[in-house]
Amino acid sequence: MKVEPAAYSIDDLKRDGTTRWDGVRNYQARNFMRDEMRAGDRVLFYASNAEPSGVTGLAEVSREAVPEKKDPTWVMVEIKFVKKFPHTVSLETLKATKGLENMVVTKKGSRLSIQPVTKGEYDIVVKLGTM
DNA sequence: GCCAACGTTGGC
DNA sequence: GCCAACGTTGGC
Repeated sequence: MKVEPAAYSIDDLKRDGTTRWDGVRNYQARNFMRDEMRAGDRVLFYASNAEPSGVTGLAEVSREAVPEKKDPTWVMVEIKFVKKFPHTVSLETLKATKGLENMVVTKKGSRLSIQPVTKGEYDIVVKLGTM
């Protein structure tokens, strides 16, 4: 899940414990939340437009998608804080790491705010973030 | 601040 | 249904 840290950071999530992930206004991203995200799924928390941009920590889906009250076309999930990495796993690092060649976020023009991650990719990023 | 890579909108 | 114009995202 991607967000600009000026809008919401891993520190904000740590402080809040859980947060509602609403406001997504892209159909593909919505469908990922609705169809793919299940309670207990781990989430790579990605800071975009940051210095450096990259994965800053981990979250977990604590509530599956429900329609937004004001605009039921769209859905929100709830995520909870899991951990903040001791250092950001930068996009540069992601791009340079073997095994992440196909990770969506490393692709050019990858703007979706919700992106699928494979188990293999997840494990590699966690290893990078915690070492 | 620039600009590539989209997604959306609306005229036709 | 096509596509130009426009808006947004986000790396750099």
